[in-house]
Amino acid sequence: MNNGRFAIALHLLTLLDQAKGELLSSEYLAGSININPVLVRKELSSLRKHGFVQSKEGKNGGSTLAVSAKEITLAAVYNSVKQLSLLGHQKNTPNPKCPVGKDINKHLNNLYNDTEKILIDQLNKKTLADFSQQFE
Amino acid sequence: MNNGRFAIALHLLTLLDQAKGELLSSEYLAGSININPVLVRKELSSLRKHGFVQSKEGKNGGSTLAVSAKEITLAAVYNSVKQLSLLGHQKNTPNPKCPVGKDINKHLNNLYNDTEKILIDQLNKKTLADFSQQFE
DNA sequence: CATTCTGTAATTATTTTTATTACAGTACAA
DNA sequence: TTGTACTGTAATAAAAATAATTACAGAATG
Repeated sequence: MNNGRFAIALHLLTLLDQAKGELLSSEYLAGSININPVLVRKELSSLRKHGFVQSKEGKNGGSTLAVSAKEITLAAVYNSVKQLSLLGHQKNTPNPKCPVGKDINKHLNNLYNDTEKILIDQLNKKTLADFSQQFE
Repeated sequence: MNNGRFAIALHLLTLLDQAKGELLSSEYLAGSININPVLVRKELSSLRKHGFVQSKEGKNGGSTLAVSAKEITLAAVYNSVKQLSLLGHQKNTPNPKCPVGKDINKHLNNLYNDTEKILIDQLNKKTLADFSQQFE
């Protein structure tokens, strides 16, 4: 992976799970993670699109899990936040005149994909419920 | 992982392997990767400290592999460039007054470590020789 | 002893990430 | 029916991380 979004997403989902259906505001969530509420709302927006979370607008609004924590695998969370490949990223623009440079991105990508597959298999074994349980 | 250093390191090592003992200059290496020679020299410095590479100073100097490509696992390369944990990083300073915030870093770290172990197992199965062979 | 390299520090530029500001829209509740 | 407390989102600014550049001392060669 590449970014702190995974940590934020998992933190959010854990808080929501612990709240057992009670609506939590982005202000409150941001306070626990200690980041800006707008970032929280952005991440919630992504989690919503992935079906993990539902939110209610307006006064007394907030967010809650949309599905049971048992149904959310950590692989699904990983997947929701990832945008780049695992071990690095292709801002690489190697020299196409070099036999190695010419093909390296292809081979790096194969390697990244293979490796990521293994990582996802691993994350598929754990659910949000497993993770959240640790806080009880 | 987190950075493009893995790609740079592997690219360098592949070039050195393909050169079959001939000394390559940082200028030449940088040309293939299409990055700054100083970055190359820094990465070579790290690879040297890890025993993968040796360099010769002065005129007609350059770098070459210090050990056979078969003895360099991709896990060892990964290890040489990693500085942060796999899935994110602890610039997190969650709210210690929140029961989740209080312990999340510990649990995230456990998760990262477990996951990274799997990733390293996977990378241990492949050597630089395997990777480099693809360019022939 | 001039030349061509490495090694490294220091500085600057670029890119990425995060925080902040701003404000429209929604829902509740007095 | 209107003030209040939320969400949603865009735009901007600040901060942090990465990479490039400049500079130069030191090593080996011829």
